[in-house]
Amino acid sequence: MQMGEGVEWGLHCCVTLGWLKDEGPVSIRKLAAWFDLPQEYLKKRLQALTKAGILTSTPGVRGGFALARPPEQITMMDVVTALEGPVEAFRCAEIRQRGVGAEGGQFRRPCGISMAMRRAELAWRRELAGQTIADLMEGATPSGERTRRNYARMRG
Amino acid sequence: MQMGEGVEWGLHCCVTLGWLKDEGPVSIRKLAAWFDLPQEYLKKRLQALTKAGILTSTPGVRGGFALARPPEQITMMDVVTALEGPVEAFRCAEIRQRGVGAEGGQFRRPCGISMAMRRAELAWRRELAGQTIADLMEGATPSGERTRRNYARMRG
DNA sequence: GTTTTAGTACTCGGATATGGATTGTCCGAGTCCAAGAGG
DNA sequence: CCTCTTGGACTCGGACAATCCATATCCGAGTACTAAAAC
Repeated sequence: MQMGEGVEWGLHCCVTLGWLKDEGPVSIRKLAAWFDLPQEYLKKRLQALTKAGILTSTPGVRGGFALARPPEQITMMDVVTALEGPVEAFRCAEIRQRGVGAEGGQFRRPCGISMAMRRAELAWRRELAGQTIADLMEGATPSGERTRRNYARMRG
Repeated sequence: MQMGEGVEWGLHCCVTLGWLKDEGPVSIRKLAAWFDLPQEYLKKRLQALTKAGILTSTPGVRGGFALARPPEQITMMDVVTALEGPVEAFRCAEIRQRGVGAEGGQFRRPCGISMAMRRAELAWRRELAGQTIADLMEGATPSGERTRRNYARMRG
């Protein structure tokens, strides 16, 4: 059970785009150079965020990606769901209803294992849904100042 | 981010073994038939539980698997950790410290994204650590009665 | 000087390979039981 | 009848393939700017 690394990339990109929201769209080339990431694959992940309505993409020579909503309205849960899919980590296959063990009538209550897993995952989701990109921007050091300064130095 | 199906198998097997703890070791063949699972691969997963000290395995013709501890002392977290590895779902690669964005001094505070992820995962783990195999046995219907009855009918 | 227009360089978007982890399969070492021979 | 021996069948354990998904890569469609040419 491991999360794709694209999640870390996406979150960092969202925070950075939050700081650079007045600079217009940021091209994938600059974002990749910003974090020293594989440009093509990062693009693919940001496309997923665009499809989910978290980012907007503008084509053309001055194009790039930008936040589609104010940072306060983007939760970490949104980003994770967009990048990892809406599938729950634990998928209950109801194996208890198969084989010899299931003989002798159906099961009435829902599977306790599934319920416990769901509870745990809900707690996880609740935590992530409580943190917005704006929260991440606030807690970060150094602040957006340096980000904007470094970005202004980027040429090409 | 998806959990291996072995987790569901392992948990159900632990619950069943809890009910059958007076019947002696249960062979992998019976367990596989019980849930209609691929025998060989289930064995491989239960071996992981054995290595983690959750199950005991006895070789020989009357051998099989059994719980190594009372069900009250085995948490769902134990089983998940044994089967999925101790690795956290979110692995922070500290990409903020690489590339152009990192120029101009080091970062003082730990990464806020990593901290938030860790908090969420902690909440998840806490939920799972609070549920034991005994809890699962208690909440299940039908109870261990039918399990023992069906198991007694198993021959070969 | 102003306007038009063709060119060009850069962007995102989706279709296409690759690698490593999860899943599945196989054979060998060990153990216990059962049956048979001997006392 | 009891004991010892020998054989066999069944168990777990770990090494060996196959399949699937995350990762990485590539080429095509579209846009805006540039610059030159015509007016």
